[in-house]
Amino acid sequence: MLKLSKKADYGLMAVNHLAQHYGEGSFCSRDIARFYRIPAGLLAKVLQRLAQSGLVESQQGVNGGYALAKPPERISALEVISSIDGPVQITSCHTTTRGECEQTLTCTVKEPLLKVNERIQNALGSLTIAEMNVQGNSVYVALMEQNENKFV
Amino acid sequence: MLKLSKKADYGLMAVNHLAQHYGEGSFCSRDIARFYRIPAGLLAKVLQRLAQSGLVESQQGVNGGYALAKPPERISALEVISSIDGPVQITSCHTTTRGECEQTLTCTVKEPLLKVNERIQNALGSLTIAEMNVQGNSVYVALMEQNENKFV
DNA sequence: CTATATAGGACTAAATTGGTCTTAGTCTAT
DNA sequence: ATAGACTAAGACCAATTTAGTCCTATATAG
Repeated sequence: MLKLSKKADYGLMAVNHLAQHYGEGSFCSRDIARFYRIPAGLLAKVLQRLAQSGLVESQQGVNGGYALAKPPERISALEVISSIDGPVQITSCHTTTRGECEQTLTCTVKEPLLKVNERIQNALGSLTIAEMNVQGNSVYVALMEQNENKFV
Repeated sequence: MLKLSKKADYGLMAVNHLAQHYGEGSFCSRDIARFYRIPAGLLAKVLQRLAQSGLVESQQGVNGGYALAKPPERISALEVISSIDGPVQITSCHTTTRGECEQTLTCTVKEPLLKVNERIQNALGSLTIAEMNVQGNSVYVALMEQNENKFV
């Protein structure tokens, strides 16, 4: 239905958060989850994936947590999404030659949809986390005020 | 996972097919399904939806079937997809004020993602069925030859 | 050594999707 | 007028995917 998974949503929120505090050390998964009211165990999983794909760096142990592995300007929404949900593909059939679906031979929509897919990847790939923060910032500021900066 | 549903895929294939035979009368759901090896009952459903939203016109009774309601140049992939799957929204949270998800207040990604969504809608909205046929035509021609024009 | 953190896999529950079936209604040709 | 070919629509089930939990292991600062 052309929808992002919640994991991807959560991942973007977490990365956004880390971006807002880029250079301020690491933040633990549990706190971030509490702050955004995300199920803690789930966010933990999400952050682990982001760590695996090298977008964030993890530090274990006391006072450990996660931090962005590179500046927010150099991380795209596409990177975050695809490292959590796998590659962005609006069609289930692969580009590779081995056909998987019943319609491999008869599918007249595959080629045109691949072009659409490229455009979508482009839209997501050209949106940096830094840009997301500019746009979503008002929400975050309000949030911090509401929490009286208890967090961090 | 940002994927089109099979229903949407099937719908696009069917509409594509009708576009290739635009002006040649109506084609019944069952034949189209057989041609593309799509489950017949399912395609019937899909075509019914397309009829409801006015993209195709249905004719009941013997020799009935479906035909495009307007020329292929004036139907976009977005129209087909959204009339089958509902509106294209990469985020599950609505634009409307009534909050549905837990993060309504704390969601920092909503606004930026809405912009991405617009771009996606644009990519799909600017792709006409006529254009899809140009691109996917080779597949179709091969298909027809293979079937020795038994169909139609 | 202990408390706090990530790593990662197994597992369950909930939701969505894909697909079938049934009944009803419509139209055409004979 | 009626049989047969077709759409309309909804109930229903099965399969897959997604969301979320839980448990165990490992790392690390103090």
